[in-house]
Amino acid sequence: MSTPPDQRQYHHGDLRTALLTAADRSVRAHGVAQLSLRDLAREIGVSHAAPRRHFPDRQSLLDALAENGYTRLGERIRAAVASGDDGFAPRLRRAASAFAHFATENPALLELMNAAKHRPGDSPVSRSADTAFAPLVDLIREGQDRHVLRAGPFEEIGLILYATMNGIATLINNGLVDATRLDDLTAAAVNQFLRGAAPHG
Amino acid sequence: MSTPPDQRQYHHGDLRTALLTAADRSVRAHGVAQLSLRDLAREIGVSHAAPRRHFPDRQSLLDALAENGYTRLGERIRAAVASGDDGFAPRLRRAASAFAHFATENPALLELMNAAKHRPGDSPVSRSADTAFAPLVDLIREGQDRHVLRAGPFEEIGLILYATMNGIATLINNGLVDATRLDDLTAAAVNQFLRGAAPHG
DNA sequence: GCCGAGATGTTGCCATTGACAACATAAGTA
DNA sequence: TACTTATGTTGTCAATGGCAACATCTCGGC
Repeated sequence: MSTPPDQRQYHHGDLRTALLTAADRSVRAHGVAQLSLRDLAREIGVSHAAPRRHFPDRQSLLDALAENGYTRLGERIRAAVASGDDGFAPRLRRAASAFAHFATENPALLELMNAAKHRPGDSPVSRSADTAFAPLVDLIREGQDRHVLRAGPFEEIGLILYATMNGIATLINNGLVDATRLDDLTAAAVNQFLRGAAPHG
Repeated sequence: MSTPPDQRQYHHGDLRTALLTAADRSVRAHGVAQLSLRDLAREIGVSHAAPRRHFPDRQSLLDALAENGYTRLGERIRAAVASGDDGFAPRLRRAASAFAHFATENPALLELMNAAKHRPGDSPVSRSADTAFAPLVDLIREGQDRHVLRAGPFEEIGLILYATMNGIATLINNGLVDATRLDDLTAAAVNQFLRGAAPHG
């Protein structure tokens, strides 16, 4: 009844997912530039043109990866923030740390997320990016509500924090800064963010 | 005596420079991914294999561009800092602004500078990167000396500021943030950097 | 002046790639 | 069952990066 185990079926079943999985692994191992659609097809065992049914071109595969990345990043930040009912500062630190580790554990993905040419207005990618921003912005707003942060444009402030963490991860991922400094830099960035570099009044 | 003006000479004269110039323009116009060595060769009017004499492979051309970028960025920051003998804060603002504008005027170059896989230890690229960091770190140290900044690990602090500006530029270059917000975000980032987000005292 | 070596360019070739078109097969549905 | 759509396949093309073999220029030592 059932097809012989090692006989290739005409239809793969879930090629799209298989492609994304294989692409993620390939990109992780060899970098974005090396990713080849034909390679993926070979690895999965389908013809070289099969991926085209799911991703019209190379970039759309990369976009899907990036989108997925933003989603996972958002979840991770959310989880970090929610993983304890302690004070504001510890939660902020956990959020920053979550970002930092996600970004350095997935260097190629971060590159993809940053490089995905986000069209004006809303593409799926930039919408998922907003989803990743959100928990950070929410956290800032909460800090302001609790008067642990000065009042101010929370979206802008969240953006700056996000940018800082993104920048740190970029420096580390490209070897401009030693990876062992990740946690120190993250902690220092959060401190900097909270109390500033100038001496107090 | 002299060669007829429109007769192609066997030797170009300064192919390396011509390649870098053409590559810069191409990358600026069509992005890094689209850059083709053969295209450059055609545009310059040499054979498709000529570039190989100056850049063994595509990546080394890109590395050279990145290196050049770091050099120019460093100069620009240095100039901004030196362009007035006023107080520390204004100079810091000018430095940040210089970075911001350089990075958003040269999006592809920034991508290149960030993506140039910096080898462990010192490649030409990472050495030129250090040269771009230097004026920022010097400025921080000066601020500390003048007690306008709290004492602290100036290299780390400079790195964090650099990361922040880098991150902001990345967000804007990829359309995640509207380009018109550049100056506001830069100013806000510097403020954040100086006085922090938390209420004083 | 000459000549030989190294630098710089050229031609020809190859495997790989992304993209496309035409065709084949499976799956779902009226 | 017959029609329609989704999903794969084969074949082809132009372009690319990289390599090897060959051509030409430049320059320094003699």
